[in-house]
Amino acid sequence: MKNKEITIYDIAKALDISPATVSRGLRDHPAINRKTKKKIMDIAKEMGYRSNTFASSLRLKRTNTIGVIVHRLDSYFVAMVLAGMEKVASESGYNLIISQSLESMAKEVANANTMFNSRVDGLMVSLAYDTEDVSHFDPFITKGIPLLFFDRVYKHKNCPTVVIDNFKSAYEITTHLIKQGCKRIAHVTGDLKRNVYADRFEGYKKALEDNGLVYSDELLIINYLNEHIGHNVDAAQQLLNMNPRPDGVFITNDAFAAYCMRELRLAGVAVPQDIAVAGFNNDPISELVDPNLTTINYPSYEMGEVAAKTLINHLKGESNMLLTDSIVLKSELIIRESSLKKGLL
Amino acid sequence: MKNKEITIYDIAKALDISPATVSRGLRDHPAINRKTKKKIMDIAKEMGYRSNTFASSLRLKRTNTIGVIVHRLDSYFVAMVLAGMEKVASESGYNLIISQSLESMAKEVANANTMFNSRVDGLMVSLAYDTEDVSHFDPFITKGIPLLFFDRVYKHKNCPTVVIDNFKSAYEITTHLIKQGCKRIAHVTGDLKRNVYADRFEGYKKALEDNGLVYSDELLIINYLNEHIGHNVDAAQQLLNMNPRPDGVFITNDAFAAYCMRELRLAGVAVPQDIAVAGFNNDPISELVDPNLTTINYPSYEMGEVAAKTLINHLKGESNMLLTDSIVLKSELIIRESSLKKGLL
DNA sequence: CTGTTAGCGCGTTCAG
DNA sequence: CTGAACGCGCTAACAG
Repeated sequence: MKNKEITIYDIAKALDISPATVSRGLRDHPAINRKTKKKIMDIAKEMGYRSNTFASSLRLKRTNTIGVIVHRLDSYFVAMVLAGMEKVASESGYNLIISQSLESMAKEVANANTMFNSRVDGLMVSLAYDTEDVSHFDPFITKGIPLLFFDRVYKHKNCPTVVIDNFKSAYEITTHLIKQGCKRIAHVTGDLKRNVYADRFEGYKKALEDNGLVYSDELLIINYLNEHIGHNVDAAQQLLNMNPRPDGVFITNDAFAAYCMRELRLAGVAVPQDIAVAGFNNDPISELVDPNLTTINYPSYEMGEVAAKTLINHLKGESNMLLTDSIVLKSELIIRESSLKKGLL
Repeated sequence: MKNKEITIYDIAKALDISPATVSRGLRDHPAINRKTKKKIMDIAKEMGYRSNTFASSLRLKRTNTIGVIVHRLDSYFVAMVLAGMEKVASESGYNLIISQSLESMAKEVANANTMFNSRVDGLMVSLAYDTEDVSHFDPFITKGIPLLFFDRVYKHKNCPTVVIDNFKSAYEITTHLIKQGCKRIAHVTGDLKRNVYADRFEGYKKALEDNGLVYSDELLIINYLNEHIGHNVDAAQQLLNMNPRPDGVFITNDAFAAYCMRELRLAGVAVPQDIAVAGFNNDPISELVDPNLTTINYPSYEMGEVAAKTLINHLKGESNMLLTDSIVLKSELIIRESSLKKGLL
């Protein structure tokens, strides 16, 4: 039934040459006669030969596979990053093994182990919501397997990171809210253990400070920012319960912000008149809700491309030097209706 | 620097037993003494042993890896399906190799070949937009590698499929529009080569027919349905140009429908009063736009789970019989404001 | 330009 | 219950 897998030996026998020659011919080795090569290629196709990756991997001690660990697959941002990575990886002949931590450190640890055992040639990671330490990645460092963090990064020794300037972005968007006349701006964000949220929080506070506004902890709402579970209702409720009620809010996730806007509206609050709203990511949803959401354009697809390129360059030995580099991609403020208390520009 | 990879031989030497025993011990073989097993496990951990997947794969002729080919990663629907697949796969000890066809048959063929050469144990596919024939999957059939189609399927011999009842869903949502008083309902959908679009088209037509409405080709708009490129403007324009203008439209993608609604509004058309709109998928966006979008709930996460379970069961030999089965998941109409010409229920 | 040889690490007969 | 020996398919010396 399942016809036998054919090997270089079968080809060698058929052509009455040595397996080594076949191996070389198949891999387009320069030191092989054109004609021999052609013969090998032809008969290989004819016989339905396919190279055996394991045998090759076993020999070469590499897999041409890159691992990716993300927090969730069902997020626009993540999907875009992966799309970028997949493009670059496949262009360079690498496969991607993707797994999701589901925002849990325990699962992230398990994923890391699986990746390690799968002997990926390199690993790209965006940390889970609650990851406390990153010792589960130590085996990679120890074994010299390139490890790269993106988005939710950790300054691990010898690990490149790909990020945006979260501080600056938050500073800009908060400043924008202030210029629109907001005096009391709340901040809805994720766990401050994650750089992305911590940096944005700092940028937000700095903007307040630079503009003579006072920050107090009651303005801060920490939330899972997961649009699929209904935390959004909680967050919106917290906003509404603040006393005095804020006149602006900076929410570090567009989809979540969109849900919050809906709750606010249901509670009779006008956006942006009563509360101006700003999001983060430039998720397509930001353009589709009414009012359109002011946000930060996060170059997610590009981040995937850059991360993959960086890792692959390193794998190919084309750049051993940029190991500890931090690559910062350009993000930018996008002003839309949800924050325009003063009307259109 | 990179400390040497340790093997069963190293463990064997350290314990002064044979590699065979170590191999068995590690795999919890019944015919090995408890104590020996324990010793092996302990020292393996201590020495930082990790099993070599290739050597094992080379020997066993399987990879514990499942391939997935999707049209795009950057789609809510796809992300949800993958999330479901990843969960099931990782629970069963399988890795997922994911690649995207970017809606191009050429890329899909390349992806299929890569998967084939990577020797995935099974493959799950949702076809690209323009795939004409599926002969690029023949090698899998020939070699007896389980192949499964989901969503955008093809009735290939011996391939299970996982789908929803697209005909019925379309019939229901169209009927709903008609009940709301729509007399002239347009249909925006994808390439009719794909079952999902063809079936929905048929369901739509049947609903018209059953309710005494006439279908004509000018009501049909074929579009890539890709929200990231701007085809939406074209589609909306075509809707507006129809003469007489339709009073309802069934668009087979929520995100795309949301974009179209925006264009319609910009053109001064009221939804649902002038044109009632219905989408498809129950993308979160459908709840966030104003008016909320009437849609069909597509159990995407569940589809991922079911597809992966089906394939894995088959791989484990627990069910050779369901090969040609077609699994139909339950979808359901969700009525929201965008179609309620008659006001709230 | 081509062939010979050897070994990557594991699992599995077959013998004890 | 354990060990010896072989081979999965490929590639990299080393020789010619």
